[in-house]
Amino acid sequence: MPVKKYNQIYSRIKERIEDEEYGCQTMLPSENTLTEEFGCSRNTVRRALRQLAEEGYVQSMHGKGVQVIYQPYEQADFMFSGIESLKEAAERNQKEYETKVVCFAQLTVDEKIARRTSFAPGTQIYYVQRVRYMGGQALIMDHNYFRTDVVRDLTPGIAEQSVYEYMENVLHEDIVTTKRRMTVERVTQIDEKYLDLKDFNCLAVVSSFTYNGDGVMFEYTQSRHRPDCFVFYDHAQRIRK
Amino acid sequence: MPVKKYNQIYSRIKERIEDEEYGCQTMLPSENTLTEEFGCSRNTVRRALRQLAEEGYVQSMHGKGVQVIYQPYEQADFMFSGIESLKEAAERNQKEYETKVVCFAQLTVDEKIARRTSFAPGTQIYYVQRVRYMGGQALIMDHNYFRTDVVRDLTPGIAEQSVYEYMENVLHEDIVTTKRRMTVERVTQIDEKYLDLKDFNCLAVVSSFTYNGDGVMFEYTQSRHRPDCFVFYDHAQRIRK
DNA sequence: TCCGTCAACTTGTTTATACAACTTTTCTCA
DNA sequence: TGAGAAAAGTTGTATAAACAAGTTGACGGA
Repeated sequence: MPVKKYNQIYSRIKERIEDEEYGCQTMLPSENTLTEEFGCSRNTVRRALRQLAEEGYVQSMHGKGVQVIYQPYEQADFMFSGIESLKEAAERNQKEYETKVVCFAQLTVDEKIARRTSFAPGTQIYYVQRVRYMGGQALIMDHNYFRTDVVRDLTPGIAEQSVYEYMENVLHEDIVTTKRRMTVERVTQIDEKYLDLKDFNCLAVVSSFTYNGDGVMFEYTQSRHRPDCFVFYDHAQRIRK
Repeated sequence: MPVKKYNQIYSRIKERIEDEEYGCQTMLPSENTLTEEFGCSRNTVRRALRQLAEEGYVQSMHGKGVQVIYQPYEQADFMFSGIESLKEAAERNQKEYETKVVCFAQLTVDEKIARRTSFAPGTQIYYVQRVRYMGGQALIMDHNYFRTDVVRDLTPGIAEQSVYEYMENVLHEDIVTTKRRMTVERVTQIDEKYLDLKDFNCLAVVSSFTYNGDGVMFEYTQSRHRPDCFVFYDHAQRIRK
């Protein structure tokens, strides 16, 4: 089974919604109808629908049907969704982008770093500071902490390209789960030194903890964005009692 | 079936993880083992595990097992998760809180409001401005737009309590899906007038579009938070190819 | 010793079925 | 006619089973 059936069905329905073949506010065909159309079991259809619901395309209503609630977003400069690297995001938005490594060090986690990163004291890590440019402006400041035993033989050159590509293609490490925390923080002297800040005195800060296929947290990253180039989208379904 | 089995199993396993009976970095018992223990089918166990994975408690690894990746958060002043009202959040964090309505109007959506809220021009709405206090400080400024045909007979008194409780308990309207957009924006004159801003010149802004059980978008809200009282948590699983 | 194969065990996908719970429509009977 | 019951259709929960696909460890042979 090279291609997953529920993924095909998900994509087909998604296209129809985006093309407004299934218009906003209308009902999808019933699960049984879709089951017949796609020649699969109801479970497989339901799995596809579940994914569409999680991504805010539809919402299902017990006893009534599944309703389309999708309306296209006004496109943003920048859009997160799932775990996506800046490079992927920039390519999708067709902007020229560049990364400059301004600090590259190998060090041992002390108490202070441990509190911030939740790495155990004594862990060997690479510490990388990177400035991200899009459209010629310095917009994002990244502070990365990578475990040296997972992200092996990291170099400034790799950090200037994509660390994730290096991990997946060269090291064959899987990136599985990320926990993120979004906050808004005051600018620091380092921010002022490297970023084109205009007169903002705050930044959008995304702190992320990333785990590999072995369940090891191998990365802590703090990504500091100039406010006007930061957007984060999210969907949520209220749990009914 | 009054209580849902997968929910029970989910809760039981979650407790064990939080009590560190299943320690961080260890493997859960296999799905077959859990199936036997809970006397249910494998699918039901898998549904519980899926929920735990979505909430960042575990991650499953094909062929290996399901690993615990939970570590307790340093508790934040404020924590979103799913669709939760400020009142629920405040109660959970045991803070005194208060809401003051500073503007309450009924009006018709014009072109300008339509662009911001994505309500159709001509729609009748309540427009409410509310200031939220926690621990004696004015921290949050809410701009709410409610459709009058869904949130019927809204009053300033209700808005000062909880609009969601009014909707669920009195109007029996279900709140199902919310789409949110998080950004960071400059403070406005209105923010300065009502909020205790310190010297921040930016705010964390959450814009949300909320749908009821009939799939009608009945609310647009812009919630403007002072940076130091805003945190947003999120989990994401990378889709493997 | 080292390497490959195989068996055992894990999670992932798919099908099929049954019944529960909720909504809408239809039908029946007063 | 009208109200209520029944039927039909919808999504939600749960079970069972089979096979695919990835990882681990043990066994055996060169």
